[in-house]
Amino acid sequence: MNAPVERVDALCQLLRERGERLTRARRAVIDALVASGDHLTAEQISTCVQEAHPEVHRATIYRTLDTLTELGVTEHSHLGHGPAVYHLADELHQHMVCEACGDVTEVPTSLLRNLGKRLRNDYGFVMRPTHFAIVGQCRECATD
Amino acid sequence: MNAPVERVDALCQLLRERGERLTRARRAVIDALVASGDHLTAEQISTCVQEAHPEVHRATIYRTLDTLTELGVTEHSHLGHGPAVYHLADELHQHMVCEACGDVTEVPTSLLRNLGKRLRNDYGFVMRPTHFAIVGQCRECATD
DNA sequence: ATCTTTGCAAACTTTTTGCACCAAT
DNA sequence: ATTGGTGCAAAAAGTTTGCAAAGAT
Repeated sequence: MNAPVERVDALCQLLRERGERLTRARRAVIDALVASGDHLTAEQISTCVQEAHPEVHRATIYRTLDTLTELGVTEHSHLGHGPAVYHLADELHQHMVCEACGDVTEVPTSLLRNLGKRLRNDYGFVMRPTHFAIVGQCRECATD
Repeated sequence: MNAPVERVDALCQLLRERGERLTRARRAVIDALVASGDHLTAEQISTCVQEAHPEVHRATIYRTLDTLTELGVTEHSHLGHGPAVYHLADELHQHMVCEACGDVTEVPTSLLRNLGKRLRNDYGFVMRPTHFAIVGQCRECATD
């Protein structure tokens, strides 16, 4: 549950360079995301942060995530119904969600490259993958 | 705003064959979907239905859409944040949404075929496209 | 000292649920 | 006459907002 300090520091540094204030809440959110190295819901981040700083409010988590997203530090995706999941922006990956068992697999975005090219050629559309998951059924559920 | 009667009748027929009751509310929802021939939010369907039947409640719209989905008559997709959109299940298409201007384009699912094959080969995953939109920027917004 | 950010409470949006009544078969 | 569907009101789930007070620079 401990985040690599230098990674967290680098991101805090980045905040300061952009003229953003570095608060307890913000450091804690960054900490949670770096520590998990994974996708977390706002609620999970909140729980995580409140272990160390019980006074930090859910609303602050959302506002912090907004700020971090504007700075290009975080992104969120939707895996299905329910809450969005947040992760560091450098962990670029597409999610594949089984609608039967809920299992989430990460797939390299390279798989989407051809689709991206076609959409650009045919429609002039610049795809930004990873915002929405790919929905379907995983191997186990599909063969039932 | 008038739906092709035979199309609506066919779907009502289908309900009856499956042992479902045919109510004013259900016929009205089917009517709205067939008439629009497009994707509508639950709220839009509700508004539409209430023009003819003001007593029909939003909750009934949701329950009806659930039933119709179980019967394979309707599906819903997510185009972004905000409400899901519902459409007849036979109108199978992938949505492409511009996150800048909100413009929605429908693209044939054939474009996704290769991706589908690779996911199946590499992961055993059976993709069900169309549940989530593809997000990105349309030609105009991308070239700004 | 200044001006952002926070905590709180309350609103908001979309969807779901419990329950008594109504209506389709 | 049955049973399933409906209307209503209320809650749930996820997220956003207004405001006064606290805190970072």
